[in-house]
Amino acid sequence: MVSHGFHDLAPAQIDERHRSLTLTLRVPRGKPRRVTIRPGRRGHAAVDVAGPAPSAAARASIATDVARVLHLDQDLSGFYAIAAEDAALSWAAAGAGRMLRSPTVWEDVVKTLCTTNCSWALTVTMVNALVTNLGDPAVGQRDPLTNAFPTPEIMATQNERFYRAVVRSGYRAPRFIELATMQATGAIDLEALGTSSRDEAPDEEVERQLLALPGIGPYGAAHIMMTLGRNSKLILDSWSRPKYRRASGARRQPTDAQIIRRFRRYGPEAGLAFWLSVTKDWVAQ
DNA sequence: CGTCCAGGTCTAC
DNA sequence: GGTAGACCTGGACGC
Repeated sequence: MVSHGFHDLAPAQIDERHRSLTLTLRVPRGKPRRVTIRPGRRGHAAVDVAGPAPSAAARASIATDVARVLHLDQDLSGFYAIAAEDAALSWAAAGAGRMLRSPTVWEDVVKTLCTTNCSWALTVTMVNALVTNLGDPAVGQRDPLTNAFPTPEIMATQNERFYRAVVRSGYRAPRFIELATMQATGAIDLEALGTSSRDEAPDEEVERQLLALPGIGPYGAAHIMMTLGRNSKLILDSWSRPKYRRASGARRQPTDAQIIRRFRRYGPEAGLAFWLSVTKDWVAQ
């Protein structure tokens, strides 16, 4: 079972009916490839690559990206041990909780920025515009929504007017430029956050780095951290708060402090426990 | 038409 | 430390 965050956004497409996920992956020396991930033989995922057969190097690159997207290396045993003793979450101990994510940390950061202080419809508008106008087309695809997600390099070259007029990002425009420039020049290394372990860098340190990014606050940092497999922070926002109230059956909206207290027992996995509590209805039964 | 607000963040007190 | 105000956009709603 896989729970997804905001990843039904271009260029990714989730097909609930076929339980498949299609996305566009960059490969070394060649155009991006459109790739579909679906359930394979027991305990395995099957990966279909559109177009001509990929080279060995391309296959290796795709396999690495798919493993990252599915978070295959994540060890959730610590979470399951606690969830099994929690009546409200014991269902998750059967294997839920792997957080679907993007091929790059960069993409998850930009998409998170696109979810702040706006409707989901506007988030979709912004991401579609970025992918359509700045993404690299995959082989044999004409739909711009199947482009690979734009690189920080290309996003750094756009001006504020583009982000306002075309992307419809409003006041977020300078943040896109600043973020892209920082990543493109090496002033920050977002991908390194995706490979560092909790032993090397504690969650608090990663959170500090994320909060330093333009346009990223407590909500955004928590969301990005979940995609990094760092689950200590709760994703508290105008969607998850009322969703939690309904899911928990509370009559009145609990305060953030009350919610945090309820998940304290999960320690470093508190954010995951909270997220599964509010997305139980997303998980295929 | 205007006001409100949606999967917030930042600055200025 | 905590909190009001500003901030783009576009859809929902009231008048």
